[in-house]
Amino acid sequence: MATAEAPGFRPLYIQVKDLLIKRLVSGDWRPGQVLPSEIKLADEFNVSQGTVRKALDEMASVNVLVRRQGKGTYVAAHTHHRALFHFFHLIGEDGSRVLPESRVLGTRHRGATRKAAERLSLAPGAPVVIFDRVRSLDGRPTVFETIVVAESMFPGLGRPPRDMLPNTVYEYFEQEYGVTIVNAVERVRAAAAGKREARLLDLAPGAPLLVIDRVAFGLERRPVEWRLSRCDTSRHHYLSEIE
Amino acid sequence: MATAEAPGFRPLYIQVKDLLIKRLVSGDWRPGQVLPSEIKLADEFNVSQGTVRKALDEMASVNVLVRRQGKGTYVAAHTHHRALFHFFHLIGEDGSRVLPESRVLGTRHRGATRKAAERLSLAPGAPVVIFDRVRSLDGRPTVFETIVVAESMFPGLGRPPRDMLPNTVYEYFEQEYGVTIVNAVERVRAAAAGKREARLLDLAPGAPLLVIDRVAFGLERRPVEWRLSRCDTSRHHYLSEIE
DNA sequence: GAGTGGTCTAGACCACAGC
DNA sequence: CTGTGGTCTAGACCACTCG
Repeated sequence: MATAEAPGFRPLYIQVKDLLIKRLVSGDWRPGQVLPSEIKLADEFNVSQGTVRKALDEMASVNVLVRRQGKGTYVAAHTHHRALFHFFHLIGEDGSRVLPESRVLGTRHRGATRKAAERLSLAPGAPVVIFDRVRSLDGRPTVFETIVVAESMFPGLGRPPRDMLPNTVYEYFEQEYGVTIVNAVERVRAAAAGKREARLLDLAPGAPLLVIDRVAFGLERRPVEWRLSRCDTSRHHYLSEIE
Repeated sequence: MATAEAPGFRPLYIQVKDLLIKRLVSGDWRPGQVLPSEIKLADEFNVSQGTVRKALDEMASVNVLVRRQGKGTYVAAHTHHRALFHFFHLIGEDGSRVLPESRVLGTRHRGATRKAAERLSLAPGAPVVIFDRVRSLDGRPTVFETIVVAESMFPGLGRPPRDMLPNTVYEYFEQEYGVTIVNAVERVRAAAAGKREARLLDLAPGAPLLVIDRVAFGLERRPVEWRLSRCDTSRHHYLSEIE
């Protein structure tokens, strides 16, 4: 290490970070596991502890790692808590957060539509797996959700014995396929409920729905999942914190 | 400095940060101005440069300061760019970001409703200033917005010669009143357009609208503004980035 | 007590902006 | 050339966790 190049100038701690991410992606360390201590990593990479620290801090700041004083640095794992506080933004009027129950309506294997291909950076027609499900809050159907992923990234998904989808999808992706979701972009709009949506969500056709179009990205910043959520926001709202 | 207490244990750099924020709030340094260099601040506070650096970095990470290598550390100022990229989330289908033109419909001075009081942490009935305006994107009316602030925080606002509201409100708050908005919480939902909304936005009554209920906070983390935006999202969408 | 991350220091050198 | 922030190092000490 300790080599600086002419053109780019990549700081050491960035290089260390890249190496660490490579090892995460390769599965050297699994979610929930503890990394070697700062000192050991510094020795291994032949840099100072402070440099390793800066790399680890950056990764912790984007929730890829979790640091615990006195214990160690852990690979962040998708838990119910994380699903609830980072990736599920529908909350009650009183501010309560509850993960909805999910009921899968059906699973299809198709070629990617033009839109799906665009969202997932695939070739049109590339094989994808599609799930439809209804999620209920307080026992009432509240979200009608369509989830699309590339079959190439999740072989066997949606076929026995993997034909069911658990409630917390990202946890499942991580544990079964080693695919970790780290961030997402959501496009939100209001639309009138169609017949199917109205029936599934127990609403009148034409009722206003909040439509969330989400693309979720993995550790390497490539799109992994496309999700369309149509939400009845008469008893909940979508929370967005800006700073 | 350099004193540590028994109960709390406040790291030095946090104490430095608190002092810096105090001086920002008091108006010692105005938005857009340069702070003293790290070395000078370190001398002043009798701490090392690294400690000042950590305090400054934290403030930069929440957009209170802006650091420019080779130049200095600046107090973040609300600019059109910041309004556009941090506080305005309606973007076109192609991803284009445009700040809408605004037309103020009216200004009222009232006592805070129960809801306004709750949002702004005021006593019910406390004097507030209310603006209604319509914002247009691409020449089409797209957002009907109601803005509520406490009169005590903005004396004279909405009365001559300050009876008009510029397009970029936070810039105005900052320059005219020294009140800096640093973060906000938005509650988003879908609702059907009422008669007035439909008329103002050139829609059919009952058309689905995106309703954004925003509370914006100042440097001291106290609520400053409550804003209700009803948006026609047929040609735009609300963008939310999660990580 | 041993080991971990967290804070603080002091100093060297690098990249960048501007005179 | 000077001054700024950015990187990197080495070492000391503190707070926390656990056996």
